[in-house]
Amino acid sequence: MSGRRLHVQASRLRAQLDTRALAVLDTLYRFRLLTTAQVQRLYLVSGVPGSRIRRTQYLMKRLQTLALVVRLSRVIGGVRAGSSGFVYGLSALGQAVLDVSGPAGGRRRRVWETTPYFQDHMLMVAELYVGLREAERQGQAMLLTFTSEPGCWRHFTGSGGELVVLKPDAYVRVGFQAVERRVFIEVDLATESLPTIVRKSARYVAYWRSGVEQQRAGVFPQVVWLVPDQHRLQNIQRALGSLAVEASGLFEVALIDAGPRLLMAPPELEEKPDHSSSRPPP
DNA sequence: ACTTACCACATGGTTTGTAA
DNA sequence: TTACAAACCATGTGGTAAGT
Repeated sequence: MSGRRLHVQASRLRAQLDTRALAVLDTLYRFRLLTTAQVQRLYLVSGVPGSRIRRTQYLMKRLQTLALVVRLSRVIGGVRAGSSGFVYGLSALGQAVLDVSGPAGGRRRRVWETTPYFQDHMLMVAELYVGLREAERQGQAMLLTFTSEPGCWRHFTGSGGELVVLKPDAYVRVGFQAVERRVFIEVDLATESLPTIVRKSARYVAYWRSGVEQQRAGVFPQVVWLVPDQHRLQNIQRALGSLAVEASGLFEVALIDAGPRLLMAPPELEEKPDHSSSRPPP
């Protein structure tokens, strides 16, 4: 399909979508993949409980019929019992619809033909976002920013003068009454080796030492590793122990299920050593 | 066009039953 | 006791129908 034609079709489609449908597409753009259940938890929270999911299915089916989303694999007979729902990604047309109103930005993304691991990882990042939105709905904290890849990437110059790219899974700002928490998120599914974890973490330390983020944003975010189970949590904590002592306070490791609760809870004010404003000696 | 209710279907893990 | 099979269960989805 040629660009011009696509654009015309996208404009026409956009006109007949309501704000909720557009929001779904936009969120799909940000996270690349979403499950039906996640869409429901984000955008169909009112009404009779039993019918919410049904309405979500109706909505997603409509978007699929319009070729705005693509439906990926479905695992039936899931982990314990029952099925997992469908997983949706944005189609090229869906992306074009977002482009209509301006810079949806980056290059086209392809969500299908991806490995199960990447799918799981993307869905976990999305899951964290959904969890944070739900926590926000009930709690006092506000989710000010949730930037996923690649928007949350950071570029800086390493000690050898080389260009380094830091690739967190997400950058999160949570607002409380007077204070604000900023966090880089690393979602870990226990698929990477501990040396890889350490290497990634060292890159955060290098970025911290560069002072770029502090200059840009005033503070350096905490780096939170979210892991699937207790065993992995201990392993990563131990691995992080090998990093420079003064950098250890940068990191926190937590269970991924506890992620939203942790991030939306007001920070205790006494706190550990403050890395945010101070630059370490060269 | 959208919402809601109801029921059947698909399917793998879990449990229970049975034979070796 | 072990090994395998049948029955059961959980869960999201789809169709349909009726209501708004």
